[in-house]
Amino acid sequence: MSEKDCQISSSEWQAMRIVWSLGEVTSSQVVDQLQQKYGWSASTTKTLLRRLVEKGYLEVARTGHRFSYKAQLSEEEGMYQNLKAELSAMCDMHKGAVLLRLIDEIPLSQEDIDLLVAKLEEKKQTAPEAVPCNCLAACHPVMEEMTMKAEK
Amino acid sequence: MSEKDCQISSSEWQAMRIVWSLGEVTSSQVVDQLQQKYGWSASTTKTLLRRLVEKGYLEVARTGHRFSYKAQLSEEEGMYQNLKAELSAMCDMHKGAVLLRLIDEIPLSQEDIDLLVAKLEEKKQTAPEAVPCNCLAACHPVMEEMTMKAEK
DNA sequence: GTTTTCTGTCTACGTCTGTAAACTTACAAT
DNA sequence: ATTGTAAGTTTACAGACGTAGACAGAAAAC
Repeated sequence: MSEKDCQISSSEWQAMRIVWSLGEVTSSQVVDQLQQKYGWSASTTKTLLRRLVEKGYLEVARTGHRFSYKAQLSEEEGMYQNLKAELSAMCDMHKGAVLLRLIDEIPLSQEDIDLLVAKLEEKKQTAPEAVPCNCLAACHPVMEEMTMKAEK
Repeated sequence: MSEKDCQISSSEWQAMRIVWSLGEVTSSQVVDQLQQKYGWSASTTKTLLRRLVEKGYLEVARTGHRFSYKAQLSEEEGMYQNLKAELSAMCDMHKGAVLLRLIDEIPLSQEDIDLLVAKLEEKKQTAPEAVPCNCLAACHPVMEEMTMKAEK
């Protein structure tokens, strides 16, 4: 599944959250937070930061021999990309039902809800009766095969 | 991040989709589909099926020396669990905005939309003005520290 | 009955991830 | 100037994953 599109792993994600929340951080701030939240050792956090820099998600700025880290991708964009990729590997047909269940889990503000409803109303104009399953291989090769077999 | 909650990996997920779509399948059906969709070798697919059985997501039934595989988890449930886990590692504050963008990507039927709107209207009754960020460690230990420092 | 063909099992191997100890410098405190 | 300490660098290692070749036994074809 060529997972090598250089994604942020789940541990790394937690480090990113600290950076996103604090803006520009020193490693010790991240170390402290992850220590508190998950009990991770300083070494572990430093590895995460290093890998994130390697992957290009963090940028370091030297101040003397100390570093400060800054995110190269916004949190919202990261979340969006991540979930979009996840969703794109799933069956279209069930997405609606799943989303309906997920809504219960997601905390939303009044404004979020208004915007969502508006977008849904708009989307309804062009929405299909039903969404078909897209799990099986495309029909083209199969059709050729069938044609060939029929010709025999 | 103890990723060991025995999740379905992304390659394995594609195998599951075939099983979910076809109901009860033989390995060759899955092999064929994944061969067509992704060009994976028979070996690869067999490994995926084996690992899914080990993880308990598939059940095998012997018919002679041939197997048939059946999913032990519904597709919708799988999708739900998966996305829920993904979301739970993310910042609450941005979920609304991200969802708004994702809606564009998700194909929805008329009925899906009606149900979503209804649920959102209902959810609006108790929705907060704003959703706070939950990325940083809880305040308790920090507060103690601050108190101690203040006392010095 | 022998050969071909499925189908399932075993083994493999490089990469990514989670997790961290050990080592080395540079700055701070005395 | 010396020593303690914080910060960065190296090395490590086991388990999961993507990917697949090789092999063995059973069924089908001839």
